Amino acid sequence: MASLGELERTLMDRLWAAAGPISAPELQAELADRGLALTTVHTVLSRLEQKGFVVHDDRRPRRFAPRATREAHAAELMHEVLGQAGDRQAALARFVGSVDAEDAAMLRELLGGGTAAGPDATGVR
Amino acid sequence: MASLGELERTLMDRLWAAAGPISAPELQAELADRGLALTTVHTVLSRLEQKGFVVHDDRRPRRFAPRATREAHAAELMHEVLGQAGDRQAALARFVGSVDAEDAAMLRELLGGGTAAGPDATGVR
DNA sequence: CGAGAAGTTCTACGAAGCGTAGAAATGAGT
DNA sequence: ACTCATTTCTACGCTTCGTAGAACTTCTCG
Repeated sequence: MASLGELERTLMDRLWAAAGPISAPELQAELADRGLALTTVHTVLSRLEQKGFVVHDDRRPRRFAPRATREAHAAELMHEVLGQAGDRQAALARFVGSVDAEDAAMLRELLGGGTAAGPDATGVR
Repeated sequence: MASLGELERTLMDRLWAAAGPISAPELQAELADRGLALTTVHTVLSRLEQKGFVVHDDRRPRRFAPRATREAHAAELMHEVLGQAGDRQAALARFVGSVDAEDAAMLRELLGGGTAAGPDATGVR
């Protein structure tokens, strides 16, 4: 489970927060408070790309974008984690047992009634 | 979120698989296939302890045990991950949207109808 | 009790990952 | 073609992790 470093996570956050694909210089500008060199931004971006977290187009000022939405990424991670738990039921039990009421309500609603099985039945995009 | 290395994870797996607290020499024996020196086992155990994943008693042949069950640990991680997702609802939606039917069923059962989690969800967490 | 064995802690080193960036190469516009 | 913005290549120091030797502590048996 390729994990992210601190700067890497920061960049991902910016990419997720951005409306659409953005260029390295734009990212550098947004992270001005950290006073990073443009090359640093590039290095981190290419590492994130290697890890499969971002993609970029081929137009000139390369635009970078997250491969998945922040939420999809979170969901993926949750699955990975769940997969490592030995007893899925027990893990799920603890999980739902400790979410707050609001989250629990959301879950109930999302699970609706039916025996839904289809992969990715959520229209979220 | 202190993450685990490969050996660290292996040790945790053994500790979780063990019936109860076990000593370093016992662990070494169980991991005989890796041919680790006893001191290596000790080093890793103390690092795991520093990270808060294991605890040990004060009797002589120190016995080490996981701080939490494997499932509790997984649930904790799931919470952490969920916490980093911007839109919890969207993240949960993707999550439940991609679990298999069996897991979904478990979740439904675990969530039971009961909205008994305290009305005023004052996000105590 | 005293010596040797068993166990524990201290210290260290090499490899890999990450933050950081200079230097070199490439492409775009005039 | 020349210059400037952008991108890629290369590198270095720091931290983490796998690995373990050395030193110290605590039993245990005679």
